[in-house]
Amino acid sequence: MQGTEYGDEELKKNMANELRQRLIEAASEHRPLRVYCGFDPRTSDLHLGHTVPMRKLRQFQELGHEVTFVVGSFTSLIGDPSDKDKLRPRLTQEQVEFNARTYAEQAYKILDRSQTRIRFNSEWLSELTFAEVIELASNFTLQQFITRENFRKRWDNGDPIYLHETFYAIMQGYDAHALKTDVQVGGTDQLFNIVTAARKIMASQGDKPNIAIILGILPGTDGEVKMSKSLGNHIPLLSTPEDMYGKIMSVPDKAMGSFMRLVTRWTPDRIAGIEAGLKSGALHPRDAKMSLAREIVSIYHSDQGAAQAEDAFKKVFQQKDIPDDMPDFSLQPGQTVLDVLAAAGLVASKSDGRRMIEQNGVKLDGEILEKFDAPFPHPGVLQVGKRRFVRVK
RNA sequence: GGGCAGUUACCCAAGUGGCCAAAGGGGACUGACUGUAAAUCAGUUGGCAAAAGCCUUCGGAGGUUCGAAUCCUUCACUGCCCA
Repeated sequence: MQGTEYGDEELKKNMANELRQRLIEAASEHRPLRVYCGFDPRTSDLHLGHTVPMRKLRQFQELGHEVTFVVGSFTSLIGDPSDKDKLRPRLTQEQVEFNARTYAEQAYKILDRSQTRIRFNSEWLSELTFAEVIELASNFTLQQFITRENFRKRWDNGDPIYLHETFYAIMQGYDAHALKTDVQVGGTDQLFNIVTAARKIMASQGDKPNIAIILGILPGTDGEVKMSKSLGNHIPLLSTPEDMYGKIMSVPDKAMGSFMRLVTRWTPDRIAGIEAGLKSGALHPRDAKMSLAREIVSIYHSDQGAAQAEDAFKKVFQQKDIPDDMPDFSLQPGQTVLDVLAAAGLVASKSDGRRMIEQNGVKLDGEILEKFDAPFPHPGVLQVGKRRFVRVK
């Protein structure tokens, strides 16, 4: 149960016991456990945070259990209200399917393709009648929702809570019922949906309630809050080995524990060893983080890619050398330094470029450029900040 | 349906006629230092411009005023209280 976080010892103990029980039952029935996790196909750009439940699913696969990857297509068609300020447009059926496909494609970096079943929850949710929905809803009280932390907070803040938001828990519960699952995996933000809603709905439908595997939430590169694309603190799965390696190196030391536990293949013993080493001073935090970065990049690229990323990192940041690969830019006659910065996409705007120059952040072949309106001196390697490079020809 | 409060930049949030491109915090970026893109410290953070300055932005649309994020009208959305 590495990386799990129930926030309550009793609950954790109960879930562990139930899981043990269920394994015995399933074995006697000669069937694997049915394990599932739902994913929101709103975005198709997966990041490390998404992989946390996937890794857990993978473990179940390796133990021979049956894993279902549920695409929350129905949810997306309705429009998730949690970011209500954005008024997200509803996705079309085609978009959902496209996203789901690219999503699954990335998910197969972790999951075993041949052992993964993909289901869309609109299959069963769109079939429900209003009467059935009311019946399902009658299992819950308003108080249960209002005491739930995220609703509680919004309630206390005077933020809006839309009625249909309460239905997400019910829908998720119905997914578990429709699939007759034994185990449901999710992050701590899903605690209520899984432990309260899904189990209750399953029981009301005469199913055996599924067992919750609740995983910790992976923080972003800021080390503080949940990794999310909209917060800009995410590490995309499709980023290059070098970029991924560097982003992991920028994670604050204090968040290393979460990363080790949630997104590596390391055993609890190994992690305990590293943490002990850090504590005693025997292990340098930088070295620990480098092996962490190398491990994670290996998972999503290859051992070789990770080694190369590490070399590039050492070269650029430790020896302050330049990377081997960088984009090219063809110098046009008459361009000033500022023109080149903007045209090569090294800065967001010309104002931004001026700022970079004022802050001594722009170098050509290692020489600081001080005049933004001067003609571009000569071809060479143009660098902005520590990590943006372009070869000007 | 009625009364009251609110909508500010990437996010949170101050600002109630000119000193407001708009405090503060977070995030992001740059620099110094380092152990690394950690920590710490300093700076930057709408666009155009060499600069003076100009332009766009404080929910939308109008209006008052020499001058509006600030006042008025109206529309939209949200919360609270009452029904």
